[in-house]
Amino acid sequence: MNIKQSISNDEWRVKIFKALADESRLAIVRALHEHHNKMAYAILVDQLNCGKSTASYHLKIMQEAGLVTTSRQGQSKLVELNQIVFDGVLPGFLKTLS
Amino acid sequence: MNIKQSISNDEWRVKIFKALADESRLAIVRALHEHHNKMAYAILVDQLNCGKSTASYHLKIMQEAGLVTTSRQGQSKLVELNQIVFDGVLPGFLKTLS
DNA sequence: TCGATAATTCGACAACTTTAGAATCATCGA
DNA sequence: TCGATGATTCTAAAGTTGTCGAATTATCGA
Repeated sequence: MNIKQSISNDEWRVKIFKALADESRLAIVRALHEHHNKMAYAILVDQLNCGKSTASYHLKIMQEAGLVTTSRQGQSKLVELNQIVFDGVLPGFLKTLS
Repeated sequence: MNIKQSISNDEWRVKIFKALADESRLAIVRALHEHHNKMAYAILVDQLNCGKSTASYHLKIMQEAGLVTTSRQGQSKLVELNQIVFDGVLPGFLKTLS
């Protein structure tokens, strides 16, 4: 699970900043933050203005940066904001989003 | 001078995150932070591992995001980190860099 | 097992980013 | 004014990103 393994801190920071450098992905962060860090995948995707393959791509980028985690819940999926990562790399950022 | 004028907060955040999503530009932020937010342009560029036109490009990106400002000092230039922007958009981030 | 629903992967393409060298512009000191 | 030094702009190539539709995979309930 540890994204940081085997890449430098700055490589990881670059990955995180790339993941946040897109309006759709910022919308994902904001939506999750407003929903206490957890949302059903389908509901989250519905709020985005893009095709489902695009949404899947965005979630993957964020997952690879360690910003969100996902887990299966029966036939659907749960997406969670990884607040620990935000607090470690961008302390206070989530509060500025509201 | 106000970068925020006429673009949404999220557009501005995207610009800032794009500006930070590059190892050379993170190096610029770190160097400036370690030098009390001010450095001579030429000295800063010497620390980067890239051609001078590339360095100029990177500085321009950061300037357009509002992360640094520059001013002429005779024949050379002074680059300053805009700590107010960091404190507003990414409070606490600079501390995590050290 | 089938069909329905949920989500990912693939292939393609346009748009954008990064990079460097060459040419240019700006400022200073002699 | 000239030459030197410092910094930017231009051009072009190479690489990366975001997007979509179609095909695929996964899971559930009947």
